[in-house]
Formats: sequence, structure tokens, C-alpha cells
Amino acid sequence: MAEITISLPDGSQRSLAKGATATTLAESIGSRLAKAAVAAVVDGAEVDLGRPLPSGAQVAIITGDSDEGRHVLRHSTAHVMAQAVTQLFPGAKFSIGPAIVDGFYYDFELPGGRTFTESDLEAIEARMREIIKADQPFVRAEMPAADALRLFADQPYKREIIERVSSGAADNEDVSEVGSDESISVYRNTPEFVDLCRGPHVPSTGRLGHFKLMKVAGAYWRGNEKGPMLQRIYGTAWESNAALDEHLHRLEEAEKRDHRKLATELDLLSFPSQLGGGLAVWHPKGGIVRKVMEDYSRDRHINGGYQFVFTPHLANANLFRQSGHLDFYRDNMYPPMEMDNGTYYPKPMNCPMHCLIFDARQRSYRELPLRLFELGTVYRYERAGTLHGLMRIRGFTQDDSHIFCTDEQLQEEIASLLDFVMSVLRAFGFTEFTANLSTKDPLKYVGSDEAWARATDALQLALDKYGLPHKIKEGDAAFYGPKIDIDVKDAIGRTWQLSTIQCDFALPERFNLEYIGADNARHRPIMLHRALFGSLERFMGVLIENYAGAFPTWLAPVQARVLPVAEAHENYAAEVAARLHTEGFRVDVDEANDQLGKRIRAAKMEKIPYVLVVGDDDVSAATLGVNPRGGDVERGVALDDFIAGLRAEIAEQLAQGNDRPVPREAATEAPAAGFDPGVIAPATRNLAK
RNA sequence: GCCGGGUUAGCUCAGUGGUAGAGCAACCGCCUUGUAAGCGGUAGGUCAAGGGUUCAACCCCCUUACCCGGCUCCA
Repeated sequence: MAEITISLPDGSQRSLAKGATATTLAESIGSRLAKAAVAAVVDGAEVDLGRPLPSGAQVAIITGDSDEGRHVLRHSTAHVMAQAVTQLFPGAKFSIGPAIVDGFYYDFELPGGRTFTESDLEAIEARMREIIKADQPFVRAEMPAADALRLFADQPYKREIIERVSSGAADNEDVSEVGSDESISVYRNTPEFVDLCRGPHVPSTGRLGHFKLMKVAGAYWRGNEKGPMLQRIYGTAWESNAALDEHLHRLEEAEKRDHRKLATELDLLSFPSQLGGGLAVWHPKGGIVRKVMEDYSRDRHINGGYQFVFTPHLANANLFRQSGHLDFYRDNMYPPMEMDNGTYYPKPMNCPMHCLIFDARQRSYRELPLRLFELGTVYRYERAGTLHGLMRIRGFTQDDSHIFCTDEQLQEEIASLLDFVMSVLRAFGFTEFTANLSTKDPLKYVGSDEAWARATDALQLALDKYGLPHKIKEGDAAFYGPKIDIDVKDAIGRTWQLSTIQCDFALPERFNLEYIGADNARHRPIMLHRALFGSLERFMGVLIENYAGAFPTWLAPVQARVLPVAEAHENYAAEVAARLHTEGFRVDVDEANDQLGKRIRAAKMEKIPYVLVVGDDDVSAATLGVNPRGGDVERGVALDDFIAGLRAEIAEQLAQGNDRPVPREAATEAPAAGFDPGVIAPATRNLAK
């Protein structure tokens, strides 16, 4: 009997009978592997387990618990969903159903413009379970486009995909559906149900089942806003029920961190509907957090060599005409106000006004780099459906900086700017960062190629020097210059885009900005835009979600609450609170009108870092019972010791902003631009536990 | 902006074509508490707003505002 030889990922080789498949191979290795297998990689290409292996092939088995394996499970589950929908809704057209992060979706068009309801999801899910129980095979077939067009005669979206692929106009989305070959591949589950697909798929539907349909939503066909709106069903699918449950649990945890929910619960801020969409008011508790954030930011900026400026919320249309915003950004600007001496707009950006400040008098190279800083409140008309709590909002305050520098300074300035940005972000508890470098869109840009190359190199060099992992986004830059965006990873692994550093060749031109160089000639400065928090609102939202509302002590709205055990201890409680207040801490007292346990519970629900219980023992000994958030109760702590510890803890938290990344080779060198990177000296840091 | 779902007390939510209810919070008492919910009482709502259908609308219909989930957008 003829044999074939295949190589495994560990370098070993196996002989199998001719015609053997990856399933045979997996079985020959072990029954557990055979059971977990969902597809295979043969000579670098993902294929079905049931495909015969060519002799000499390099083969790896894909199991369901790998990223590739889950992708196969999800994609296969999407097919099952499409079959269930076509059974339950005769005449339904189906378009695209890919695997995505954590799950899959499929887009449908129902006859008569019908839409799915939540209860439809239950019925579809039930039918899917029947299909899975029936253990239908996934049978692959390949055919010429003409045959495929006939096969999908009543599926216009499928036909469109086939036509695009066969005419060579396929995009990635299409290719994932059918592959890029001349022939079209399809997978058939039943005589009635067949779907276009590149594969691979699990051998049969019985291999699926750890899934849940999550939600229904509208989605444009091919993402085209002008095209038809389809009905999309999202689902999640995993290799086991344990993995599914874990995922659902993660979603619950994320929901508990939702900043909109916590903002209400913790009385931080709100979005009164009377204000209008996308506009927030900060309550006292949120206000104090913001104030602490702002104070810290201002201190760091002073140390970082920035100069503070203030600009109005409105400007004459001419300003935005000159800056180009009216041409490029009008759709996102609030509508104009007609005044007796012209037309005024609420500002969507601070940059034009900062340009005016630069231009207010003649500038010398000796003043550069000129770093202007403003907590500037701007208004942007975000479309109604795009608003999302603090994350996408219409009125917000940017911690906005514009730096004017010479060509020669650009490199150093960007490097020190990146240091500065990272240092401040670290103070807010973020430790993992990634960046994106967006480069020139060759079809849409202003400025010279040399300038772009120089600026892009400077950004690249700064990232390399800092050792910040980053991706290059080719052609993703705005027309006016390349940029770096910095993403942070939060406590549960989600990433948020916060800071941005952008080069701008356009505005200095439009405002005809100049400085007098050492050569006594006029030169055009380069302008850098930089937002660090992005906006205070959004940053607050990210902080709330990152800390799940439990702000570190230095940021917490109330840092300590004093609870007298009984009325007799209220005077002492007030003394303790007064002392803490004098020492500069945010403290309040909850008098003994309720049971102690109840007051402790209330304080815990408010996520206050320290609950201080004082009773008879404490009055006589000048001590406290310290109940820290997330820690154990300690009785009999001397007030002075508590104060010292609190001060040390806060200093330590702030000092995170001084830490440089450890593995960096150049960690010992001085900051590039010769400025103090903004270290806040923690006087009591040595007192840290 | 588009598709779908919502909006009832400060918060979380019940509820019915015949003009509203709970828990928590608030307030007032009693209790005087040593580490996560003591007891009793009071007050609190134009049921998002406007229009329509109806003898009668919080409930059905329409419009608007706002929110939620997506899509698109985020020079």
C-alpha cells in the first residue's frame, strides 16, 4: 500500500496511507488531539481536516483553543446561523458572515423589509442548536464563477461578490468569503443550504455548539452609507462552554466598569437631556477629580517649559476660513451665529487661535521652541448616532498644546515631547502602551516631500528611542502632516487611544507664520499639535473604566471618611477630619445617625480609599481604626502615622510618572531637549511603606 | 445621519385602555451603634415633551428631544 510522508511542526515525520487526511493524522497522534482538531495548516495554507494530504507536506493541526481554531469555529457557526435564518425566514437574502474578535456576525436582508427582534434571536438560536445536533457535514466544492452565479441565482449579494471576484475587483472582504482563485469555493451543509466560502470549516456542525447570539443591529451593505441597510446578527462562539462562560463573565465585568453607569452611581457627572445631546455637567465629586487632574497637568506643563494661554470659545468665520477648517471640517462644526459685524462660529479647535498668538508679534529663533498650552474647550457637532458617554461628546476640553519650532529642533522636540507625554500618562496608572505612526497619504497632502520625510523620521526615531512598540499606518495621516497616536491598555486589557502628537505643515503656511533666524532671515516654523489626555472628558471616562470607579488615593474625590462609632465620638471625629483637611486631604464625616455597619457599607459603595472608624479607644489614645479599600482593618493607628502613610502613598502614586521604562538602553541619559521632564519631587517618598 | 430598541420617584426597576407601585437614597423620629444593609414614619411622579385616536391614554398612533446597541463618520 502506497504511503505518504508528512512533517509535523516539531520537525518529526510520519508515514500515512495515501489519501490520508488531517483527521487521520490527528487520530494517529492522539484521540484528544483528534477531538480538539477543527482544521489544519498544510504547507502554510489553512484547509479542512478532511482534505487528502499531499506527500511531503508540512502539516499542523489547528485546535479549537487557538486563535486560528476559534476563527474556524466562529466562521462555521456563522454558516449555521445563516442556514437557520434561511429556514425560519424563507426568502431571506444573506450577504457576509465573517468571524470577528470574540465571535462572528452575519448580515441579512429579510423579505418585505422585515427586521429581526430580540425574540427572533431565541428562535434562531434554537434552530441553530437543531442544526448542530443534526451533525451536518461541511462539504467543500469548487466551481467556475458561471456555475456559482447559477447556484446563487436568488442571492443578489452573493452574486455581487462572485462577480466582483471574477472581474478581479475583489477586496479583502470578498476574498475572505470566496478565496481569490479563478474558481469559486462553496460549502454545502444540506441539499438546500450552501454558502460561498473560502473555508476552512469544521468537518461537521456537531463540532460546534458553544455559542450565543448577542444582539441584532443594522449595518450598511459593504459599509456604504448610501447603500442598503442590512440586518446584522452578532454572536459569540468558543471552543468550550467554559470559555464561553468566561467570555460572558468578562462582558459583565466590563459592563460594571461602564463609565456612564459609574458616573451616575458615584455622582461624578451627568448628561442632562435638557442640555442637549453629547453635553455633560460635572458634579462636585467629578469636579474635584477634574481639578486634581488639571492641577497635576498644569504643574507638569510648567515644569516642562510650556507657557499658558487662554482663548475664547467663539471666533469670526474668517479665522476658520483662513485656517481651512471651514473648508475641511464644516460638517463637524456647530452652525454659525450671525452678528452685526460678521459671522461667528463656536471653535472646534484651538490651533488657529494659538497661531494668532504666535503671530501677535515678530518672533525670534531664540524663543523657539515656543510651547503654548491651554485647557481649551471646543465644540464639535458629532452626528447624533455617534455620541457615546464621555468617549464621544460634543463639548469638551482638550489639554491642547501647540509647539512652534525650527526644522533643526523638530527631532529633539518630538523625542522630549514623547517622554513628557508618557511620563504624565504613567502617573495615571497606565503601564502598557502602544503607538501608531500615520504616514503620508500620497494622494492628499500639503507640504514638501522632504518635510514629510523629515518629520516622519523624527516621529519614528522618537518611538524607537523610547522603545515604544508601534505600528505604521501607511497613508493614514491627515493631509497636513504625519502623527503618532498613543494607545494605553487598561486594567482589563482594553486599549484606548489617548494622546496624539501631530506635525503640521499647513497651518504655519496658512497663517504665514514666520520667525527671524540666526541668519537674520525669515523662516517658517514647524507646528506640532499635541493633546495628552486628549480631552479631559474622555480621559475621565477612561480613568473611571480603568479604575472601575475606585480612583487611586491622589485622585479620589473623598480620600478618607471619618465614622464616629456613636454620638459621643462625633467631636473627636470632627477633630480628626479638621486635622486631615489642614494637612491637605479630602475628608468628610458621616455622623452616627445610622448603624456603623451601614455607614461603612455606604463608604465602601462610594469606593472611598480610607474609612476611619473612631470610638472610645481612639478618643483616649488619639488613634483611628483604619479600614482601607481592598485591605484589612487596622485598629489603634496613631493619627500622625496615618497622615504620614497617606502622604507617602500619594507621593508614591505620583512618582509613577517619574519612572522611565526599564529596558531602555538610553535610560541614563539626560532628557533630550534639556528641559526638566517634569518631575514632581515627592518630598516624603522615602516614607513609603 | 441610517437600522433596531428604549424613556415610569434622585437611583434600580414593577405595572394596567378606567388618571400609578416596590426597594434603595432623602427627610423626621426611636435606637447610640467597633468594621459591608436596626426599626417606624414622612415626603417625593404632568408616567420625556407635543399632537392624534378614544367616553376614557402612562398604555394605541404620529412628531420631537434624549438615551442604548450597532452601522457610517471621527480633516
